[in-house]
Amino acid sequence: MKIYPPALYDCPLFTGIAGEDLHSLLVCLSANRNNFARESFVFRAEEKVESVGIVLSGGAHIVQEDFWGNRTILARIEAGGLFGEAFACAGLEKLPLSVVAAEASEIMLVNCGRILSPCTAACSFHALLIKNMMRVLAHKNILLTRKIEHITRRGTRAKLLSYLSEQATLAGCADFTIPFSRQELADFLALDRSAMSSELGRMRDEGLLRFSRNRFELLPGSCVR
Amino acid sequence: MKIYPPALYDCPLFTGIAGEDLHSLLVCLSANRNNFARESFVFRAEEKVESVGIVLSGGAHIVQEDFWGNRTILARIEAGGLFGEAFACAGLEKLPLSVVAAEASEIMLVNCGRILSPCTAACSFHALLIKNMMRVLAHKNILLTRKIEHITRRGTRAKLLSYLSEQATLAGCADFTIPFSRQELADFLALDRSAMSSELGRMRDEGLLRFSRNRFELLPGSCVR
DNA sequence: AAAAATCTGTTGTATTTACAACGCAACAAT
DNA sequence: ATTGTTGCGTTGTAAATACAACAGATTTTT
Repeated sequence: MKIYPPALYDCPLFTGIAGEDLHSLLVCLSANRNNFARESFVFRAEEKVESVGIVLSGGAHIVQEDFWGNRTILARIEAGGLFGEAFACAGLEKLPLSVVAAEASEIMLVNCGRILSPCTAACSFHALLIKNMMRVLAHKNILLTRKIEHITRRGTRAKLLSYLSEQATLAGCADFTIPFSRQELADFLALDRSAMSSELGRMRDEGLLRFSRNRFELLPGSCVR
Repeated sequence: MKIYPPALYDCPLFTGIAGEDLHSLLVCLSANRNNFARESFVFRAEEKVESVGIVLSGGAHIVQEDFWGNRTILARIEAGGLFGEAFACAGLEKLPLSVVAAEASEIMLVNCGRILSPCTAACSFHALLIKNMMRVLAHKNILLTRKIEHITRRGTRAKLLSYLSEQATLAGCADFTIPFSRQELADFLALDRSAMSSELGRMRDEGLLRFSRNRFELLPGSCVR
């Protein structure tokens, strides 16, 4: 029996499925392991995608090409990461982007139809797998929605307050720690870092909030908008 | 046997499931129909949600309350519309928003656990239902991701080109029709309508594109960026 | 057909934001 | 202690955007 890299066990698609069971599940799904050379295509735009990919080692780039042929790297998927799940599950006929091995990589491809259509009752983990897939999609959905809520606000301050308000609510407390550096927060909210920094300074001066590093505190006066 | 409103058959959760079959499926899921008075809560923030909702008649508002108690209506769900699917499928412990009946409405609630855990082989449409749910989540995922791609671009022109490039690619053609009015497009891209309009005018003057109303044409010169 | 309402493009001005440059503090390596 | 490095805040200026107001076109209503 093959040993899988630890990254695979961390893949959210397989939570709740332990060592030996995972192996038989993967056999049942007839998942296959493939090696990709650096820069080679895992999925090519315009193809139909029927599988989800899981990076076992190396890394993959999600690459988009616009109408004029300009390429953009939208994301990098690390070992243990999942990709293509939305396109495979949506049953899209034409992939609007490509996936390229960022370096020599081993990637597992699992046919999505096999995940969704329960096989014979033989493999008892199938229902769990479906739930996991659903959870992955739903969770990503929530994250994307939240990001959109912040990012659609007009103006630096509104975006910041939208984000900080959410963090305070999640923490259940007026002071809380955020998981971003300034640059990362600026990128997340689609803002200029220095403009964001000075806006934060202004808000501090106006008594709306306090902060140092990643620790923020929203003050009572901040509720005016 | 009850007759369901036509809206229910249009619900993407039930595509491929016709009249009589849908009824037995709903019985199998022990879906229940509830009447809600205007302004009454369907789901309340902080609760755990275990069901997805389908609006049979009337309408529902997705309402968010920020840290200071300011309410925002994020969306309105019309008859036939689905809500709560992401939260229910993700198994979230605490709903970060509320759903309120916008007017007197009839709403069907379906327990999500029942959807995900196949019952006895008795109801053959269960697998299809699961696929549909997956498709709904995956499709929304794709829409949200695309929106984020446009909206994170910095500057009016970059947002417009990102959006228009995608539309051209989808149409497979340099000229195409968009499904938005100017105001709607501005809202979608988080821009000011008039600023967007003048940017479009500037781009036209520079020979990047042509347009009239909802019909656009990207010109060869537009590939510089 | 006339009137009203809506959508769109245009312009000028006020405001906001991006950009570039720099200083300072915290931290790591030497 | 010294030297880099990195992250953060600040400032001034240039550029982009929001806002308001209006005019022409188009569509809907009467």
